[in-house]
Amino acid sequence: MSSGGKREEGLGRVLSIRGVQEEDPPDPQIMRLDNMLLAEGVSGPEKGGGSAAAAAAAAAAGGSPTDSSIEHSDYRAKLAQIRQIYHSELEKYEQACSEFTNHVMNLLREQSRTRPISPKEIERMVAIIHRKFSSIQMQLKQSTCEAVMILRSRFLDARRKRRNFNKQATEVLNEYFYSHLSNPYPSEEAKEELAKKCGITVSQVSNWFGNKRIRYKKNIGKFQEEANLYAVKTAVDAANVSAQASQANSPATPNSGSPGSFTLSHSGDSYLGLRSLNGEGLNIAPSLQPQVDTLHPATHLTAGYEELSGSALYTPHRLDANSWQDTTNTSSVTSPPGPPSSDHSDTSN
DNA sequence: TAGGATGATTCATT
DNA sequence: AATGAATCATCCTA
Repeated sequence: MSSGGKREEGLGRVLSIRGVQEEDPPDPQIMRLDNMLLAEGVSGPEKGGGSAAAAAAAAAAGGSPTDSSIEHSDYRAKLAQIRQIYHSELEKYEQACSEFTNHVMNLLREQSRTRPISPKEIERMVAIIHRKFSSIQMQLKQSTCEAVMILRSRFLDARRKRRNFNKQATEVLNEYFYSHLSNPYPSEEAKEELAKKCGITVSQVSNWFGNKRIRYKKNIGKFQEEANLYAVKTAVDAANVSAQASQANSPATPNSGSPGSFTLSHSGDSYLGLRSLNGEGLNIAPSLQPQVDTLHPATHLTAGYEELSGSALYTPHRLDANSWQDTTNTSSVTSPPGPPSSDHSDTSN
């Protein structure tokens, strides 16, 4: 009913606008848009290849192809949305176009009863209609492109924005850091492994270690607690591992994983276990035993545990002990960490 | 809301 | 190219 009127109005408008752009069937602009949509995975093959294309596009946008795709899911979801809208709109336009063409044809047919209408005229009419609809399509494509661009820029912005790593990730990183305190320079392999474990990129791992080293060095005192914590953790893990390895049948290993509130008592236990494990000499509990040069214990510990924990995956590169932090004075802490004399930690010989 | 924590970026150095 | 150091920008918590 009313649709008919609307359509006719539409025709009038469309016809009247004609002349703004002359006919250029190949149309460089529309080709450009098509290419872009294709490249973005919007107009390409359906779902299957879409994600791949999107991922490729995202990777390209990110610059380095090694970027993780952990947060791409969001981007992909939005892109899929755009794509869906695009397709449904496109379909609508196509349908409308053919409907309208039919409509016009019918009108012309009707008119042909009262006046002669040459086939050429019909052809021209159809061509005009198609051109108009294709210009509408171009608008659709253009706005879709814009939407993709906006999405992408927002996506990039979001990437630029800082978001804290999740707890588990920082735990993994810290574990590595403190268990390699004598040489906290993960190899490329180790970085990749860490990245995978943490769900972050390799460069994020590098950033993290860069920041960590510098900040640790700047204020060792502040990190003491943390260091001890992770030392203990590593120790516990190691103990568990060896326990499992050596005596594979003690079902009484209840408390390994829970970082609950009472870690202290647990850790106390594990100290003992460790002690017996390691023979002795492990002078843990700096946190329990107030101070003095609590600086070294951490290094000591971790260095000692390093072999204990024997983290198969990570192999230290440099063996030159604690050289990484003595370039400048590690001041700002109560007690200067000076004496390299007795503790040479590392022991990775 | 201030100040610390933290991830990212930039620039110099090796 | 990897790292250190400084700095920026944002997040988070008291």
